[in-house]
Amino acid sequence: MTTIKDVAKHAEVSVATVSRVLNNNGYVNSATKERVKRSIDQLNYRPNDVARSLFKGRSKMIALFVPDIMNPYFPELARAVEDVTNRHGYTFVLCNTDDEIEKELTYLNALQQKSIDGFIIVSSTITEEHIENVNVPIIALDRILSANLSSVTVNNREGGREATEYLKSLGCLRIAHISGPENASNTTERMRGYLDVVKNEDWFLSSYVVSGGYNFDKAKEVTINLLKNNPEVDGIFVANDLMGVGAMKAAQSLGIRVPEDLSIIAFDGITLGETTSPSLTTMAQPIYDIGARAAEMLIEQVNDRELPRKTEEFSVKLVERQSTKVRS
Amino acid sequence: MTTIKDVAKHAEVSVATVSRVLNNNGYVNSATKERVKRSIDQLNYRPNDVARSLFKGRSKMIALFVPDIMNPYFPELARAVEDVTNRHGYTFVLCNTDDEIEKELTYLNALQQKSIDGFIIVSSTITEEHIENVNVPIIALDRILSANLSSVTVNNREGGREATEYLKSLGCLRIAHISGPENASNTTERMRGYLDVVKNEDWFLSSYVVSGGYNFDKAKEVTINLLKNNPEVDGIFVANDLMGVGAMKAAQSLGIRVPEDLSIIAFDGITLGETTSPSLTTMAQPIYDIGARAAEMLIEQVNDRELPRKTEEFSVKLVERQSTKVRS
DNA sequence: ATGAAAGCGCTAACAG
DNA sequence: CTGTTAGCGCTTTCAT
Repeated sequence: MTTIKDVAKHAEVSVATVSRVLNNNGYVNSATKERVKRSIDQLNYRPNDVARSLFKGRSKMIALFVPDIMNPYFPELARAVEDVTNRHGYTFVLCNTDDEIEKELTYLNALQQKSIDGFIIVSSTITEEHIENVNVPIIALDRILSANLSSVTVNNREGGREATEYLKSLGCLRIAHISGPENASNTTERMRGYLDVVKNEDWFLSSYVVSGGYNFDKAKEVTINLLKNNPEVDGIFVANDLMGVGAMKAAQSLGIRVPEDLSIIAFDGITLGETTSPSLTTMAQPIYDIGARAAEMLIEQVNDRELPRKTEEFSVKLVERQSTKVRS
Repeated sequence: MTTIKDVAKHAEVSVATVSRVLNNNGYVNSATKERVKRSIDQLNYRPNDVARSLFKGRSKMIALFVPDIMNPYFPELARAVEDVTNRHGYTFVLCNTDDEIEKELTYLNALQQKSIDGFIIVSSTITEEHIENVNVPIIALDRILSANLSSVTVNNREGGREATEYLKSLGCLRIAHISGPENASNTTERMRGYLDVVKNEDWFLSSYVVSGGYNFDKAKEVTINLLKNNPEVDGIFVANDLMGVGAMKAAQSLGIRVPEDLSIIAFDGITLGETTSPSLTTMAQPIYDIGARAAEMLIEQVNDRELPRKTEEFSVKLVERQSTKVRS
């Protein structure tokens, strides 16, 4: 490996001068600057980032915590975060946490030992006390972790309301809800939105709300039970697309036609919903945008640690596809 | 940040001694060792990995290059690699290359400046000369880059043969193939397997092979053309599942029933193929296993730089689902 | 068994 | 405008 010393020797200057032209700061005669640049080229010198990091106490790395990258909601988020961080010269570290607090804490520690510059976190388990001794910026993404932490989310409750209203507008008379895990802020908000709309309907039964755990197979299973026990249900608002597809499979396995007998609307707007038959009507999040925004926000906070905490909420948008249909 | 110096002071020893207990090497009196450990605990000391990396010239980081994590084949691979690297104390860096050589070279450089320990690379564009001055181990994954580079792949040609034979065994009389990009070794092998089986059939036409570019929309489009121009086709072997789902969509849009009129078999075995209706018959790769194996192999080579290059090939397995059916 | 000190490669005062 | 030097926090000879 060629070092700054080699360059200095080759250009017959001091390492300080080389460092100055490298970082383009401080005064340096344009002639010597050229000479140094030539030496850098000739020696094909690349500064050692580890040495820089040691000095600066920052590594130009950013980490994204997701429960599981295999869940199809997260790749787009990850892609967005990587694009932005990369564009700003940061290295992107991906951590699968399985929503286990031990893994999360382990990552938090390990990465701080590497002088990581900040975290973007999707989590249902981390709370304030877990991060009180984290001394780099954190952005909560998709789910809110704590009131005084910056966050980027969508209007889940409003979206839940709109989805449910949409089913009503289609003429659905019995609308059920497949919810996600209890401890995730996003899914509880979606359920609230659903309840806002149906809780005063005379037909509403608490058994119309069942938990699918953000999981394809689980959702399929609970949907089968739901539809068996409540054959009158003609509309389902499912808390995310992955479960929505599971719900469609469930209906099909029961010989219930979607959308003729049953309308299904879900939430997220992942590509998966476009590939199924029928394709899935959904409340689409601007997934890429919220990931990108979280990354930008984090980088802003990394560059100015005094920045106030900020919380941004994006809007979801109804995307009508084939799994919903006007009742006749 | 508390440093090794603080611990040394607190335990009334030298930093060298603290370092010894930290790394569990060299002689150190068990009494003082205990004292040091207590100090470490009390001060809640965590060694600075950047300083370690600077000294060692290694960072305990491993990078995975994928074309695009949003392609549903890659999350499982990424998950596998992350699991293994994490288990061995490595930090996992994810890079989306879009199969663009400039991005790949930029990443290669940037990460070496960070003293990265090794690369796992899925690429169709990198060749030998691009990596000749990379001085850390590289494992090619999914696609072969160069003969003298370690690699982990599947038996693509054999798999292509089996898929095509399977369609024949079902009674398909005109079998087409949707292939991937020309420059990727995996997809050309799959096509070879297909050709092995059909090239001597008297019905075989070169127009039965069309390229879908490993892309959902493109595959859908070319399949529509294929089926319009060649309505006699009653079986398609598609080079991957993503395109396979596109092909199913295409058939449906044309009113061609799958599997009654047309059997479709694809390749990869990603979860997506289970969620569609009909679900997709496929030659399933052990995706997680090859990712995990590549990571293990890389770590072996990181730990012993003299290890010989190794190339491992896993087997694909026919998974019969609903998109194929015996001709009647 | 322990400590002193050099050095990993770089940056940023401080001098001149 | 340029050079000298002191670290950043750690590991590892080399003494003792």
